[in-house]
Amino acid sequence: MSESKVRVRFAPSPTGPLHIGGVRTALYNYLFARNHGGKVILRIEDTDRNRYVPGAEEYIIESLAWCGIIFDEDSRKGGPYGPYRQSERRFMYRDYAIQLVKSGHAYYAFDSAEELDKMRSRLKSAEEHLTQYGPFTRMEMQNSLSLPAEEVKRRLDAGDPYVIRIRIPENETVRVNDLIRGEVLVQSNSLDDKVLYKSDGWPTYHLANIVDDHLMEITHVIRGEEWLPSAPLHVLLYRYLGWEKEMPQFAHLPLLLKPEGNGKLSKRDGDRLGFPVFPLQWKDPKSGEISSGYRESGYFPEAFVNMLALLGWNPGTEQEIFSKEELISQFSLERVGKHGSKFDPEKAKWFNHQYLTSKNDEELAGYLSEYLNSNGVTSSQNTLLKVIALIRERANLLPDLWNNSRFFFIPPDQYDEKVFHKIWKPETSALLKDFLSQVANIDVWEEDSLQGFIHTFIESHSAKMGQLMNPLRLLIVGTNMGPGIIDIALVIGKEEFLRRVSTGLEKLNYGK
RNA sequence: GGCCCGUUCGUCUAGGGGUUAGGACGUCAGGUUUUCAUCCUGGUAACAGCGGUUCGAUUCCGCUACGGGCUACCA
Repeated sequence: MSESKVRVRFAPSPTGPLHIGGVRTALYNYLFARNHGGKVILRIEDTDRNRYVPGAEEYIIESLAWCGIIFDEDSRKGGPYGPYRQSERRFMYRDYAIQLVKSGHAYYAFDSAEELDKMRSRLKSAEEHLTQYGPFTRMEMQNSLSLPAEEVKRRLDAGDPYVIRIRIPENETVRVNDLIRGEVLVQSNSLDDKVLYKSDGWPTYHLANIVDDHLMEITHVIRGEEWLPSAPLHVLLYRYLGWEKEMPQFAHLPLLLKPEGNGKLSKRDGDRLGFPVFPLQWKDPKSGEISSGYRESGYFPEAFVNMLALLGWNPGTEQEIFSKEELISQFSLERVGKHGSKFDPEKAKWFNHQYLTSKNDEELAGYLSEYLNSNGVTSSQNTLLKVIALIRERANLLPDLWNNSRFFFIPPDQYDEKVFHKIWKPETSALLKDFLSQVANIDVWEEDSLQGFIHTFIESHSAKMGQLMNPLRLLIVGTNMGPGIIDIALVIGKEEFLRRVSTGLEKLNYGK
């Protein structure tokens, strides 16, 4: 198999939004394929119609597109191996299940849900090790192995509901060769006779997945570690279907874990811990509940992807910031770790800060103007650029651009109480009144003149810089944060500056 | 419970039979600043435990502990 024929697939189930673990799996598939000059396929595995969520497929495609993960073949654009939605391939699977029955590697089973429950609870209470429907229990159940042939035929003809189960062999060692974990050996006796074909006429994941991967000529199956336990079953299926020579190589990725506590990252963790778990905002169609997304929180897709790429993979150098091209050229499965990673929201912010500060002022001004528009504020491009230059270094996420600059455009409507009590001394009001009357006389509103004036003023009042500047900031900004006061004064202009000082003095005096 | 996978600073990780066990995030301290950030400098902090193999193990092997996954007519 030459490298140029690499074909990988990302095969999500449209049961809800994709969380960052799924995005990472898709990303690694994408990077692997591009690195090898191969193809990435998106296949929608919608064989469980009970769990189908409207809008989920669109969400998945849109999310991955936002991340820059473009598929060569998918359910929208099609391709030579389509269709790419299993619901549209539904008619294809049954024949393979029947083929397995005929070759003796699968069988019909008629047990009801109640009977299955009974068997499992009986085996559990009997302290049996094997509580599964498998080599040691199947003869006690209702199936084409345990029942007389005429009875089986009668039930089938009568239209009794049935499933098709794989017939797991006894006393065999099944070998799975995993690109990340090496050789994994499993005793067949610990496997169970998984259902391949459901009584509703749909295949299960196991059957559909193997059939499609084979038909679509997938060369590498890169998926989450939760699939490792069923990989031996899949190996057996390839063998029994006669496809073992073309069987894809497996790579089971370690899982993303919760930032705190135990367990794998789940959909509920995000908003509980104050960070998004989804790439895009998601509104649950049933409950109407909204979950936040990275895009809406103000992350750049490149930063998000960079962060995700490094969560479980590293190139072995100390480089941390990667363009997409660098990720593609440097990615390899060999350098994917074996253990799960806890997701760190703080580091995610740091990544975004790196990307944000690498943008030029014009681009950032563009983002800021969007916030201005949605807040009904207008400003000149010139002013926008000046503001950006002053605040760019202090922003992590896009909304910080606005949150750290709104006082340039809107006067404070309240003054931080804590800051007031901390910096406002008995003599402050008098000092500022004096300052206000003198600063009004400045003709040239420029850096040098303001600087000079303030120094002279400070000296003549034998005050310290902070005694003047901190209260001044409170009046101009409303709190104790932001760029230099002179910088702000120059941007908002003399008139606005004087207005804020005087109204501030009034409000604070009458308020106290 | 059973089966499978894993375990280096709080977190993401590099490394690998003999290293001052490296980097990043966080955190702490100092510097810069009129403030808050940014930024700069420095510090803190790890080989899960026990046995083996070996002149020597954090690195190889085994066991234990711990963590994770799976154990559906879900994927």
